[in-house]
Amino acid sequence: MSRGRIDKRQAILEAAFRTFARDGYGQSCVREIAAEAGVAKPTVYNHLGDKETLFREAMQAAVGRTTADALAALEWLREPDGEVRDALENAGYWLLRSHCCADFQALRWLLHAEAARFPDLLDDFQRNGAERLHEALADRLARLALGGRLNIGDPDRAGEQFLALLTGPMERRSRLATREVPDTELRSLARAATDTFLCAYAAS
Amino acid sequence: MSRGRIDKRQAILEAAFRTFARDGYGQSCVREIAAEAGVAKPTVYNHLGDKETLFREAMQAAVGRTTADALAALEWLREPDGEVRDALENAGYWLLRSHCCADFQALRWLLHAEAARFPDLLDDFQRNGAERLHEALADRLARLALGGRLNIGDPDRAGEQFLALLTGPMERRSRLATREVPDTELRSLARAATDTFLCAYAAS
DNA sequence: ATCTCTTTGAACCCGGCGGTTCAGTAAGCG
DNA sequence: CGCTTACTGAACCGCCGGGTTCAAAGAGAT
Repeated sequence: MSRGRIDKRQAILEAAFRTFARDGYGQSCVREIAAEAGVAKPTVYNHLGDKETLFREAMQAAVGRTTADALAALEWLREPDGEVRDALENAGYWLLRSHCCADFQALRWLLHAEAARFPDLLDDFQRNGAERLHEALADRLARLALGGRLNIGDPDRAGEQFLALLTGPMERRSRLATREVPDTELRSLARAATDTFLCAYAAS
Repeated sequence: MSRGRIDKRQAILEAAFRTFARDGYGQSCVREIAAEAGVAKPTVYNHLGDKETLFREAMQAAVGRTTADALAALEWLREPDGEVRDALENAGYWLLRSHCCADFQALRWLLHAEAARFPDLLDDFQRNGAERLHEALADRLARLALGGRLNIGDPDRAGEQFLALLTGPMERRSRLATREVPDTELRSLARAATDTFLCAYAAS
């Protein structure tokens, strides 16, 4: 307990992310974050010291949380027993779900909005989030191609296009995270993306 | 000239968009906008009355400017004489260029960042920008399908996927508008998107 | 030249927020 | 019981930015 009780710190970070996600960085005042955490304002400064580092800490925690979800969706592509089509569709569906959840949407929004003020956070997200997902997806697709279940020349490009076919139409439906996309729509989006993807990359 | 000289108003709006695009809404102070426009601060308030309406006016002008560019790219799909592949690739390339230009990137960034404070602006952009592009693209594709040059069941879905295949990979390359994407890369992105699109929708 | 309307610059008010200080309190611990 | 450490609440400072006011200075038209 070098710097106060550890649970208070945790509560502050969670409250901070909630508040930032709701109001944005500029519109969130530390008073409110402290209130949301059920804590006095000096306690916040005692633990985190600064509004900037408070933001950084809260965001980095969120990056770790959300990337795990996205990577987990790729497990559907690990040595599927049945049809490749089903595996792709399921993976696509869960990828869409992970991209739809409130935390992920808020994270993307904040990173994008504050990219000028916090370029390092954006870098961190690209490297430890987006790029790791692309790599893992390319790996899975390469395995499937090697096993003769897909016909892929460039796994990186194929993965990129699969993600694009999934998330592009979804962002149109969600209207930049303004609208909640119902589950049945997510399913049909995953199906449409899989259909087109397989037209291009099905095993010959 | 009900409210002062008309050219001053124009200069103020242009300076406003430049400043907002550079620093964001919250970080732009009216002092700076006035200075950028070569005008005194009360003049700004005399013409636009408010920082909010200043923002609204500047943004709506930008929406009109940029959507025209995107729609112009679709002219490549109007009754192509040569190969459909070439028409698609050219249209894709120019669509990417229009999505890459500084104004469009800034517009998207500002809309996304301030969506909570200005939901009406986002609505306007969706209706008069994004949706009109989707409709026009679907129309072009339907024509090509009717002429037997493509094999498309649902033109709306096909257009959506074409745009996704274009912009998805590009946004990865541009790292949320942080990096300038070179022209040759845009070309190869358009080619890759066209290839995959044609695998799914080439005339049988 | 005169009248009117716009513009200017500078000062000013006001509210909000980041960050600090401080006296007091609760809690764990010997 | 006393010591230490964490926490609280409230007041406080300084700064900045939106918006206004006002007297003085152009600039156009007749």
